[in-house]
Amino acid sequence: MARTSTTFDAFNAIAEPKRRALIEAMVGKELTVNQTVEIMGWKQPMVSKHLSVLKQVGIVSERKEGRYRVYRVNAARLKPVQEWAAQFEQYWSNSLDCLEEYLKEIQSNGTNDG
Amino acid sequence: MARTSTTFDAFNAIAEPKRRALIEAMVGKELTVNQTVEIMGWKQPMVSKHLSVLKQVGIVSERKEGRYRVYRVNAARLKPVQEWAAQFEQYWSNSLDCLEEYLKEIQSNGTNDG
DNA sequence: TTGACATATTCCATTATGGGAATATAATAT
DNA sequence: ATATTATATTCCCATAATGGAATATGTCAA
Repeated sequence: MARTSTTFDAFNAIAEPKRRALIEAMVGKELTVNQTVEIMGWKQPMVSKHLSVLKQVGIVSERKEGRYRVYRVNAARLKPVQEWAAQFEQYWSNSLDCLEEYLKEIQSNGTNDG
Repeated sequence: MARTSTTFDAFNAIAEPKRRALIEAMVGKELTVNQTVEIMGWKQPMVSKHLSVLKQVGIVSERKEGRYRVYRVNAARLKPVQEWAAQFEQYWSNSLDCLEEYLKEIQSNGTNDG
């Protein structure tokens, strides 16, 4: 078997750093492909390809406007990602990891404290 | 160029659904490889391989305990993912998308309302 | 109709994944 | 030393993604 397809879900689509950059740059706007090309400084086919992946997982949607295609970010599709990661929030500062860190810290603090 | 490596960052590591399942199952515990094999019902090499990827991006850490290896989730590594997705939270319900949806809804509501 | 512009798609090479099976390494017990 | 247990690594295969270049498609203007 090969790697999960980039178009399988939002998790896979946003794994690519360039696609995250694209999302960040586009969110809240309505942008033409060439406008995006301008903004990102990438080649047009590269922009189109990345947009295509994002479109397939619903992270962007596309509208025809004459000979232009207007893209816009559908941010709601990123909610599952946020929710998935957020479920571990309680462990961010409270984990066994932090116990270790804490113990180390106590030691060095003891040394520096007096 | 090929796809961004799975071990490049947390985003890429968690793109694989099985690795997300692994994280969900392991968080808050200290688990041996074979305990994980039990829990997940996967073959041992598969568990070891996925753990290896997660370890390389710091999502899990490993401790030698005799002939066992104890793994545990370092949830803090998922924080960047949550933060990245959360930055779009303001657009989840307020986007242009929703404007469209809203207009459609008004129309059908008008029809059903009277 | 022809040309210019906007965008998508195809072809290619490189790279690497995930699964399975087999095997290697490490540690313990006898 | 040897067998056993625990875990990691290697080899192979099928799949596919990325970037680049070239090209196809679609739309408007003259």
